[in-house]
Amino acid sequence: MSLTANDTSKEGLSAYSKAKRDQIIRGAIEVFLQFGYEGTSMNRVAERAGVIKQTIYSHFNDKEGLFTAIIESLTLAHVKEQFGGTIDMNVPPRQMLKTLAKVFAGRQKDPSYVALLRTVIGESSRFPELARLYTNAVIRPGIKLFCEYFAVNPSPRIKDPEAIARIFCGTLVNHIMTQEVLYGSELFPFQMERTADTLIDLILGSD
Amino acid sequence: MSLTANDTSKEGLSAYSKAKRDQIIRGAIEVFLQFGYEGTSMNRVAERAGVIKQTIYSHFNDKEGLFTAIIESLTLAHVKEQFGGTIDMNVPPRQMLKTLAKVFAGRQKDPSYVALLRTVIGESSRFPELARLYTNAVIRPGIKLFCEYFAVNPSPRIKDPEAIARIFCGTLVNHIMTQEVLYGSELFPFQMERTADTLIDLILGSD
DNA sequence: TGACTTTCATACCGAATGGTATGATAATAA
DNA sequence: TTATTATCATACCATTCGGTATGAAAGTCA
Repeated sequence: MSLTANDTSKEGLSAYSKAKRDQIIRGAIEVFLQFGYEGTSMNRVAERAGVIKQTIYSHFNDKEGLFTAIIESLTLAHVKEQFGGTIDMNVPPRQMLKTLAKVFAGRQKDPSYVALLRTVIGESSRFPELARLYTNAVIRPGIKLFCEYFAVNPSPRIKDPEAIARIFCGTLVNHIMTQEVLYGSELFPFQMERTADTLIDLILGSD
Repeated sequence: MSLTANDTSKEGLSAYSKAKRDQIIRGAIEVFLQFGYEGTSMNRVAERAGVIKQTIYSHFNDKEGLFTAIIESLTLAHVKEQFGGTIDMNVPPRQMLKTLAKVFAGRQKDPSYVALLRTVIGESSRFPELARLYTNAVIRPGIKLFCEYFAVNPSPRIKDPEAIARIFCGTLVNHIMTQEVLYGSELFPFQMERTADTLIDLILGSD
């Protein structure tokens, strides 16, 4: 399932060994998401994880393998969380979009999601495969599900559901980007709810 | 005008010296935008610029100073370009939004703009001042100008101009991000024009 | 021309990098 | 218990890092 065989097989490890492995991963997540790939040293990962450097290299091939495994795992975990039955086909459009907006609002307040987004973008040139994974595993199914909902629940203003999906999700993701990554919440604050309400009225009408 | 005094004064330099300085900047732009701050070595900058390392250090204090100067200059250059009389208050709304959408479409095809965006986001944690500069110098005036236009040219669906501005610009910036940075144009292509047309119809009505 | 400044080439510095070797200690499994 | 495996501590490796020193060559300007 992984893009590359960067880690030793996860099967057949003792609980002791598996705990160490999780320890490494937890530490590596913190450090990589904070300092980026090149800004992170393996010594620091070991220190943060409370583990000796050799232990890391007995679980992962090299720095790239560790970083890749971390970002892949965070991305795929994010996918699962994203589809916790968020979109219910039997719910009316306005309620559905409001619920979806709340999902984005929740992401905005999740520092690890924000850091993942920033990291995938920041490393997209050095690690194109991770960016492609994000697109295929997060963006593509998100847009698709949105379209499927409006295929079942049409609405007069929605003539091009995929374009609408991109407008809806794009606006809210960009809101997270400008507010949480580019310090908008400090310099130029704006409530996501206000953007979302306007957006929903545009899409469904303000009746 | 600069945030920090990272470079020696630009005044009173001979043309010979100024040419070397531009040479450094051009090389540094290429390397920093491709490899990021930590991924860039001063040796590589010198090599790419066709200059010896000492020459760099006679024009800039240190690596941070060079990087900061580069990103500041690119950001401010982008601001000037952005306001090349793009928004004309006397033009009708649909035409104005179409023109604005074309500006974003032009940015999408400008690799140095895309790289700047990616870099500012990717380094936002290490260089928060650069991210704040981008927000204050690019995002804030963009939103403001948009609002001023619709204060002069009201439209029935535009009850909250600032929210509309964020939806319009946010959608198109996110389009650039997903298509050009996250490899959407390769994996999941979608024409910006299609998004923009749908967006404009939502905002102004499709009559 | 000559006085001066800048860039050149090259070599160097201490510190940090990713990654490895060794041998002792501790956890697991028989 | 014993045999094995994994983690420990520590030291080490070659390379690269940001940054500096020196002195020769080349540009500028009077």
